[in-house]
Amino acid sequence: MQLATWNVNSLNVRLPQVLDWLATHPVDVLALQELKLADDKFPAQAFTDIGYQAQWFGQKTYNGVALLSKAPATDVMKNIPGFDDEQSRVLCATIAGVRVIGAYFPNGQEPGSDKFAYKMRWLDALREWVRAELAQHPQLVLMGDYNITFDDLDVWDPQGLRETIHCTTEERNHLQALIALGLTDAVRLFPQPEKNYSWWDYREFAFRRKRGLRIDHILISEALKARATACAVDVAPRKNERPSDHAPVVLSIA
DNA sequence: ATGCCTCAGCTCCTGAGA
Repeated sequence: MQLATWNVNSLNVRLPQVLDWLATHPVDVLALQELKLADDKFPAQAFTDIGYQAQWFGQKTYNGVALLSKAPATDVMKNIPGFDDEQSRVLCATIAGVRVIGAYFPNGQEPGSDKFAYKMRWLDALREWVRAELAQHPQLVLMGDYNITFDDLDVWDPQGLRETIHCTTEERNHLQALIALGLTDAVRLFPQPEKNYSWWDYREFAFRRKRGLRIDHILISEALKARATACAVDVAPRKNERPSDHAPVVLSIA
């Protein structure tokens, strides 16, 4: 079984690339972030036509998440229960016996800003909800665009970007609090290439110059860790014409 | 401090992303 996550930065623009990628990488589950389209604009038929069911939670202009799957999705939940939020960021479902949470974490803009405070509140709420989900569902994966780096290994210029957004101690502490629930960073379970990033700025030829961040993650429970056989970033779609600024991350489990 | 790039929209500029 394979599960993947991909921030597509507008599903409207990227739909052909998502369909192409699924044709060559027929994963069982694909979590999408930053759809940037309203629910009534979601291209459900395009996915049905290639054998995928879709759950979606859209929003006009910003945010928006989806779960594509070959098997049916049950017990679907949208956003974090009890956390009042106008932004569409979380979609959760049970698929083929795995509790799958796809999430688009807030960007946070800049430490000290209102958006950073929202990011911290959102992370608090997410952690407590995931704790409860984990208690009910031992086979759990939390994947998506976290907008947080784990450490210097995830950053092309650790000194220059020290304590800037995605790299602050406060954000990283939140990420470690998720790990402390019993989750594991699946990518780090396996050998990886140098400069293993999942996002590169569109500007200044950042991708070609290998100036990126690893901010898209797949965290897995102990039960799934025991089944994991591979996990890696697929940088190929970042080389497409009109690419997303993010690349997919793919997890394989036995 | 800002551009550098990309996308959506009350679209020819602005806000947001990261």
